[in-house]
Amino acid sequence: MTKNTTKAGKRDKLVEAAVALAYRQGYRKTTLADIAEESGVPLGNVYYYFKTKDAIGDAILEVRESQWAALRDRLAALPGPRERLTDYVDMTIRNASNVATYGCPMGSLSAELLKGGGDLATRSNALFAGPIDYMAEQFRALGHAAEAEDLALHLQSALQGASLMAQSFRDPDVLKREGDRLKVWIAGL
Amino acid sequence: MTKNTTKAGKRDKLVEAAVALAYRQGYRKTTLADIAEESGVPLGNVYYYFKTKDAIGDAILEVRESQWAALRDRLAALPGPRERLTDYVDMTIRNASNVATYGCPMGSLSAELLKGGGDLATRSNALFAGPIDYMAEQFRALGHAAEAEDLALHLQSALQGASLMAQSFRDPDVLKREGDRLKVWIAGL
DNA sequence: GTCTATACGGCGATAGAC
DNA sequence: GTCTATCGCCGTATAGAC
Repeated sequence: MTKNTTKAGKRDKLVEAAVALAYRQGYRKTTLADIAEESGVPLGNVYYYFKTKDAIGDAILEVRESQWAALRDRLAALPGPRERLTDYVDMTIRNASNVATYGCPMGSLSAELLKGGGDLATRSNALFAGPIDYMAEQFRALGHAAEAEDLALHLQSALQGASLMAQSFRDPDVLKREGDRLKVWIAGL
Repeated sequence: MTKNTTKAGKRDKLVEAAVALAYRQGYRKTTLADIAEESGVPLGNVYYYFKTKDAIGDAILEVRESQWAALRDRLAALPGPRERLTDYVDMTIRNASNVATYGCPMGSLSAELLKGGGDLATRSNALFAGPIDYMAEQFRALGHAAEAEDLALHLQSALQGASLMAQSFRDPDVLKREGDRLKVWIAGL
């Protein structure tokens, strides 16, 4: 148990550094030396925890997925589906400043991995699949069973587009405006 | 003149290859050797036309901008603003198959360069500025002067989000559905 | 202007002492 | 489990003959 805790401690530091650096400068640009330095772990020791760089990419995806799981649990505590949908939008708006600088944590990672090809590209669609499935559930609860999947896709799509525009123009307000539009849309459904 | 034509011939081949490769596999992943091979130009000779790799990135941006200029001229030939807006959406839909595989030619490039940092990141927002300005003009002509910029941003944003979703799920139909939604929206304005 | 050969640095990955 | 040293490759860029 002590051994596992220690091991998880260093591994976690590495993953945390990898997530942060990949978000700020991109996965491909981030070197193992960067990750080692940021996490205070000697370069050679990284390979005890991860056999390849792609294994770190996998761990990054896991973190992003677990972050969604945590958010989903928080949304579940809200009174109804409309509140959950609205809060999902609000969460993105609250993060607008980061998004305008580095892009959407899910979207920018997904876009990069998709271009990279390989196993990580294939796995990356799980990032959107989770939220979309959950949002479709909420639309169903709102009585839009037939078009629930479409509505959920539209919501995620709109947030991604707005995030890219906000990043491109380096203007958080762009994301806020599109977010407000989405909240009006949700309120009217 | 002959000299210029010859020079432009090889330069054009290099740029064409660079645009295609950067679209298919990403700018960063594309090496000068890749570009040299694809265009049939020896590696060492590339540096006669481009001092650095970033200079090629610049040329790629120029190509994308000139492609927008060509599209804008074609849209100008249409009878009215509503037709221009609708056709812009249709153009993306027509390219759905490529978008689902490689992403939006503008969006995926923009996203990658934005993460890369440096001069190319700064320059990349020109990709969206052109279309958005033009679309805002069309919305103004439709009598939405006050919110024209907002509407144009929304249109571009929606297309970008839909493109990313289509790429992520490798499904052109996703883009078609969101495109249809946008066309209905335009028709109702 | 063109092309071959190569320098130079950086990155992923490994060896092996401790 | 940890860490230093280093290998081997690849990518950008340059030298210099033609």
